Amino acid sequence: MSFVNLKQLAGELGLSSSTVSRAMRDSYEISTATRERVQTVARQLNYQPNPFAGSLRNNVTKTIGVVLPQVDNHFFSLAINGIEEVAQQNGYHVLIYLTHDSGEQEKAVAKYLTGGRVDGVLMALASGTRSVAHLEKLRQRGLPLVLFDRVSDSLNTATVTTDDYTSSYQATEHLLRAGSRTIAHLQVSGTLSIGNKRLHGYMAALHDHRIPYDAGLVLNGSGSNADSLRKIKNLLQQRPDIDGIFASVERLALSSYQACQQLGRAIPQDIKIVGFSNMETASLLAPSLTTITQPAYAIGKEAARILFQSIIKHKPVLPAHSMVLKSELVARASTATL
Amino acid sequence: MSFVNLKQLAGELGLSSSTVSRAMRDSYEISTATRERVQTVARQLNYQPNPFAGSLRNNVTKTIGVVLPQVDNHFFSLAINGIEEVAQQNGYHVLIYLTHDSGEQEKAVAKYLTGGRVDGVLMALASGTRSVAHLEKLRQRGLPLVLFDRVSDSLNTATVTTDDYTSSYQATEHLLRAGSRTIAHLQVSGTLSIGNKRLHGYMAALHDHRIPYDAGLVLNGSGSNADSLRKIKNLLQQRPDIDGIFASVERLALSSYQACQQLGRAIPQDIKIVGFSNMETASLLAPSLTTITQPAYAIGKEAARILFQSIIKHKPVLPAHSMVLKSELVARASTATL
DNA sequence: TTGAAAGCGTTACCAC
DNA sequence: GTGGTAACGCTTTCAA
Repeated sequence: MSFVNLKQLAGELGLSSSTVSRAMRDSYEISTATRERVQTVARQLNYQPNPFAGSLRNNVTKTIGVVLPQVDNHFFSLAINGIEEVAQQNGYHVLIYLTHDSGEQEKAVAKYLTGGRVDGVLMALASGTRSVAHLEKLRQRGLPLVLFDRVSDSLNTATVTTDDYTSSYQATEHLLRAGSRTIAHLQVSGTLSIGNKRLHGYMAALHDHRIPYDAGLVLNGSGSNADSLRKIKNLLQQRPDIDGIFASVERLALSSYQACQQLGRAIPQDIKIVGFSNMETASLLAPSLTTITQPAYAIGKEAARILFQSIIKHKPVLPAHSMVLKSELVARASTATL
Repeated sequence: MSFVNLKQLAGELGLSSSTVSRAMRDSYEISTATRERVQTVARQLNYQPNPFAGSLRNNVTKTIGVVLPQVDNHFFSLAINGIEEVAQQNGYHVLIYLTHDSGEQEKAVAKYLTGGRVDGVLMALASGTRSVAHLEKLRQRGLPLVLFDRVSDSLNTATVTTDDYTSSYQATEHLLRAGSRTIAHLQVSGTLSIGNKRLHGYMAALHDHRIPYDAGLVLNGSGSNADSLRKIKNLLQQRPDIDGIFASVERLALSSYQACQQLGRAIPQDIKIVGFSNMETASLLAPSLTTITQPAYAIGKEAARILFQSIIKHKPVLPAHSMVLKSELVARASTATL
């Protein structure tokens, strides 16, 4: 077993590097005979082209960067599945970076990425992100960028999101119809647009049902799971009139379950709960959880598809390429009417 | 905002590329004055070294490859968290590849990786993997390789695993003590060592409790979720005497729940269930699931740590570096005695 | 303390 | 149809 480079392979074949290079890439200007001879020997000698030499020469990395807040989360891991699949189809490699929802880490990653390590970037913003200046740099550098799920509107690029406003409106209305009157809203971030849209859907539903908006019912649930649990328990104790919870992310729905369990509140009798979630096992919870399910896998695929169209056609990613996919409300026992 | 390379930066400074290169890398042979001047201007001009030029020159990629069967799975996503953290600490980038449990895809990925794209590889084998010849090539190429969780013993390298035999023994014994007598075992793979160890722990516990081993109670649950569900339902219908299930992976435990739900078998009254799982929400299931929880995050961290020690010290990864971490059995309602 | 030049492995232009 | 050569951006001898 040996490992050779192009030059050695050429030597072995009694050909020049240029010819071998062309033969390996199925160039039309090479005779079928030599092409086959070259490829056979290349296989025998286990020739593998050095990817960095090619990248250096052609300014093409065949790699995309994926920047995510977390991965231990059904939404993001499904999205990665979609992304990876499209990347593999296109012969691309996937670099993954986790920000753990820290704006600082996101900045650091963006800086790496401006170094030219990738041909394009897919990103879901960290909840800790305030400014998007670091992403502007990416774009100035000419790197296509597609944001998904946790997006910013102040960036002149494509986004792939779900109909957050509408589905939040529906979720809230669902609670109202099930009989809830005092509905808490658990946010994941006050700064990301996703947080705002979900909040506004909630507010609009309340308004349409003539229920006054009460800012004291909106909780920012960022931080660790333990933090969230504590905050939710506090809220439920201070506001015993709460009879419904709308959790804007899966994690907070589950923390709500735990809070209710620990405080002895019965779901759905005392409190009804609905949450965004991509758990396959929502139906196996006690009680089964009413969810708004996002098409996470499709989101990943579409975001990747938009990115690759830009990369391959050498055209910028435009806001006009943005997509909005539909989420689905699945009613289960946690919002059952009594 | 401009983007410059080393030569342009040198031109701007009125210095040679060599000097600037040295100054950027804090070489001792550069005067403090010039070093600071260089670094200041570099920051101003937004200089980012081309990573491929460096890799080509130094034969170092500052990148590791992580090859996984799936990522939409609590165990693997927690492991990635651990891996990514250690990689970031060491200033390394992480390329991720999903095999979807296909041996063919794993081979293809291994081939990419032998191309010199990474400095080392972390891997959990696909259940579809039969031979490990493609991994031998990685090692012959001189690439450090650390296997975790789904490992092969026939490869002369380090592995990070949990005490699968012991915890399977405990899980089975737990079911026996809870009163189960006819216990099905749901395997994920008959070929991976993890499958064998878990099977043998199960068999040993049966043996020690003088219960004859019955091969008809062992089910191979590979394939899609729908496949698994169908197989499990079949088994339960053909063998109505089954009063216990030991699922060797999380997915199969959940499919068992669904099977029982659909067949109207009560857990734990009719059938008791224990499964390997890293779900945070095992306690929220109906009924709450008795689990063997693996230290997934720690496994990822340790595997990465072993890999980086090898990369940084330029020493091979040896079987002697292997680690076995402990899993924890958490008894919950799904195995409660009546 | 600094500079010139070779070379990492590949591709693409230009000859032939 | 094939070969020579320059160039991608960087680091590292070797010289000065």
